Amino acid sequence: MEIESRAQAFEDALRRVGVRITRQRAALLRVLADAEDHPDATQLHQRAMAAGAGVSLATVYRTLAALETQGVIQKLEFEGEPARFEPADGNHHDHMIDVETGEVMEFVNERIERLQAEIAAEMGYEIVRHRLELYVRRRR
Amino acid sequence: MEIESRAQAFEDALRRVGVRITRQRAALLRVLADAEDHPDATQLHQRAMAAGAGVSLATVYRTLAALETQGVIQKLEFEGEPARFEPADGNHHDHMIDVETGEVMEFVNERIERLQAEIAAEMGYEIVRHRLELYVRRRR
DNA sequence: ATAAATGCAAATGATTTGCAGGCTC
DNA sequence: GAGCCTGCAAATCATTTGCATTTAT
Repeated sequence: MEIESRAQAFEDALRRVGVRITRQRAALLRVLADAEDHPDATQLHQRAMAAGAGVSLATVYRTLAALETQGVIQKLEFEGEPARFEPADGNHHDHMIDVETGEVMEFVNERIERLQAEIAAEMGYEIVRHRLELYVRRRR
Repeated sequence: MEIESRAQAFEDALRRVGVRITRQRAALLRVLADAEDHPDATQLHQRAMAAGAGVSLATVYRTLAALETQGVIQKLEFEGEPARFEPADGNHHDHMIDVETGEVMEFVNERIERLQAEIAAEMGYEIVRHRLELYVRRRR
């Protein structure tokens, strides 16, 4: 009741705000809940299709937009590639991208978070959201 | 000999690596050198045109690509907008974007820079480049 | 002279949208 | 049953590219 419940939780969250759960949306939610990586719209489409669900790419995009609005998923826009998506598991984190392999890793650093807030405050602003990406290479 | 020399410095840097300075490139370099903000390709095109230089948008893009390759300018890809460009003045900095006005501000924080390097190192990587953007709102 | 740069228009790639018919609540 | 959803194809938007022509060096 781990993986299973994640897709379920997504459905519940959506139903709560009046979003209809169609066959294609249910399929996408399952694919998203199962994703260990950070897939883009096309990959999600392919996975849903591979899972036997008939979905159009247009619907994938429309559903992803709705899910993001509802805060169920997070859209990631890395440099020079199509947008990727990840389930929003509540706890914020930043990303590290291996420029050689394309692998995406997650990390959190409280000190950096704090420093960011301080910098903004010093200039008279408050942070709405931020984006921190480290493009890295494995050390020899 | 301040503003004037910046565009000049750009030209010299390009000539040095064998890039030809055409009428349209000279115009773009001038527009870039004078930019106080962070304009996108279309804006740069308009400014060059307004300055009396006939340039096609295609050439603007091609020139910007060349300038970026030569390290003369820096390309900025903020969320959901066309890429912007800024002259590369050597010293690295990050960006803060006022989500209300769209204004872009620059800042540097040594501690954050250091922390980033540490995080990468801890995971066995070295930073190739990074991107830190604070989307902020003015405090009341 | 010659290789590089330009302009135009057509191509690309990701994402969005209008509309007619379907399906969930 | 009513209205949100879907699929499809066409439209958008930013950016890139092929090709014939110009131009800097």
